[in-house]
Amino acid sequence: MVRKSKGLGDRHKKILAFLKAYQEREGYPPTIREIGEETDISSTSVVNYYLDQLEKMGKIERQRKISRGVRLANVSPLGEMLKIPVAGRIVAGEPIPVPSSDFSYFDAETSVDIARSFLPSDKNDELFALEVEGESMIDAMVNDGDIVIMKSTGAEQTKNGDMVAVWLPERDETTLKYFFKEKEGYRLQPANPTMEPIIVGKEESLEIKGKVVMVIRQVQKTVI
Amino acid sequence: MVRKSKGLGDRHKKILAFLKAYQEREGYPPTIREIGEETDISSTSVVNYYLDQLEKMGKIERQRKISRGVRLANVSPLGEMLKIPVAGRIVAGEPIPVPSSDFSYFDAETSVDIARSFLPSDKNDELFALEVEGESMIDAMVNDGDIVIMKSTGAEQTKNGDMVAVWLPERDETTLKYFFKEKEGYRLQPANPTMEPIIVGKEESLEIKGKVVMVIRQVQKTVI
DNA sequence: ATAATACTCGAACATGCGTTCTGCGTCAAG
DNA sequence: CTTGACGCAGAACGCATGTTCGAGTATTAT
Repeated sequence: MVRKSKGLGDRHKKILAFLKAYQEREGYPPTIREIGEETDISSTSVVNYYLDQLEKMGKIERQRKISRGVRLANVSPLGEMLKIPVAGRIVAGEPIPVPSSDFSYFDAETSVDIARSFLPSDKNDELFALEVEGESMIDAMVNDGDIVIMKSTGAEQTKNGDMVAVWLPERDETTLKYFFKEKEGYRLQPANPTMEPIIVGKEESLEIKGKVVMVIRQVQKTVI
Repeated sequence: MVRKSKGLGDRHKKILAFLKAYQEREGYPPTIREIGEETDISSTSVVNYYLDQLEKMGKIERQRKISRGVRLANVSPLGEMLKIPVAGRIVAGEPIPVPSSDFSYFDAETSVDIARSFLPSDKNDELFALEVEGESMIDAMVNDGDIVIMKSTGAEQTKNGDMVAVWLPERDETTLKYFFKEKEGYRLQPANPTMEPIIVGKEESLEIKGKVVMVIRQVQKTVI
C-alpha cells in the first residue's frame, strides 16, 4: 500500500485501460465482474468502489442499474465518429444537391465517417458531403472523386475568404471558390492564384449552398 | 403481411438502424427488450427471432448468454477509428521524416484519427501521416497545411501509377508524384497534366518513402 | 493507544436480461 | 380441407450482473 487518495492509483489506471481495450475489442463495455477478474480484484464491491471514484473524478460515466452501463467519459457520447450524409455529387454543370429537409436521418450506405477531432466542435449537424465529379474544380485543388465536406449556410453567414460552393443559375455553373463580397457584387476567387477570378455583378443571381470545411481525397491506384 | 422470407424486411431494417443509432448514442448495445420497444415488437421472443435471422444473414454478431451481446457485423471490432502517427512535416527542400523504428507506439497528440471505412481493410499498420509545409506540391493538388496519409513502402513494392513521396538526394528535393518506372530510369509525373514530368536517370539515386493513400485538407477561414 | 480513514473481501440480494415454451392467426402448397 | 412454414405475443424460467451490507486490515492522524 503506497499511495493514498491522490490522483489516479494503479488500479484506477488499470481499470481505465481495460475499459478501453475491452470496448474496442468486443464492441461493448465489460461487466463489473469482468473488470474485477482482469484487474485482480476479487470482489465486485471493490470494483464498484473504484468505479464510483472514477465517476466522481469525471473519468467515466455510469448508467446505474443497467448491465455494462459504463463508458469512458472523454469519448463523446455520440461516438468519436461523426456520420455525415452524402447528399450527392457536385458537377460543374449542375446545381448542387442539398440534403433533404429531414437532416437527421439518412442511410448508412450514403454517409462518410469523420473523426470529431477534425471538425470544429460546435454545430456538427448542418454538415453534409458531396462527391466531386469531373475535373472542373481543379483550380480549387479539388479533383474528380474527392469528397468535400460542407457546412450548410446561406449568403448572409458567409464571410469574406470562406471557400464556398456556389451555383450561378444564369450561367448554369457550379463552382468552388473563395468568396469575397465587393461593392459591385461578388468576386469568386480560385484557389489557384494564377487563375482569374469570376466577377458576379449585383444584378446576377448567386446561390451559396455551403461552406467547404474539409476535402478528402482517397488516392487509389490512380493510373494516369 | 406482405413480405415473405426474402431479403431484409421492414423490421430487419428498423432493428439494424436502431442497433447502430443506440450504439452511437449510448456507447453500448441495447437489450432485446429495448430493441423491441423501439421497433414496436411487443415480445422479446420475436426480437430474438429476428436477431437470429440477422445473424444468419451475417448482418450482426451475437455473443450468446451475455447481456447486450449484439453488434453490427460490418463495423470492425477493433474500433472504427484508426490512429495514425504524424511523423512530421513534408517540405520540398528536406528529406521526408519516417516514423521511428517502433512503429506501434506513438503519442496521442501527434496522431490523426481516420475512419477505417476510408482505408483498405488489409495492413493498417505501416501507415503514417505527414503535414505538408509550403506550397511546393500544388502540382500534386496538395497544399500547405494538408495532411497526407502514407503507406510505408520501398521502391520494390511500388507499382506504376502509384502516387509516392520521393526524396531525390542529388537535388535535395522532396516531391509527391505519380511514379512510373521506365527503361532509362524513372518518370515522376505531376498530377497536373499541364506540368512537365521529372525524369530521373538510372544513375541518379531516388528514395521512395511511401505511397500516398489519402489526402486531407481542413479548410479553415483561409484568407487569401 | 485510540480513532478515523482508506481499502479490501465475501456473500447475500434484487433485478436486468437472454432463453425457451406454448399458443394463435395467416397464408401457400398438397 | 389439412398441413406446415412463417410471423407474432405473452409468460415463465434462470443465469448474468449491478447493489448493498457486515466485517476485517492497513495506514495515518489525534
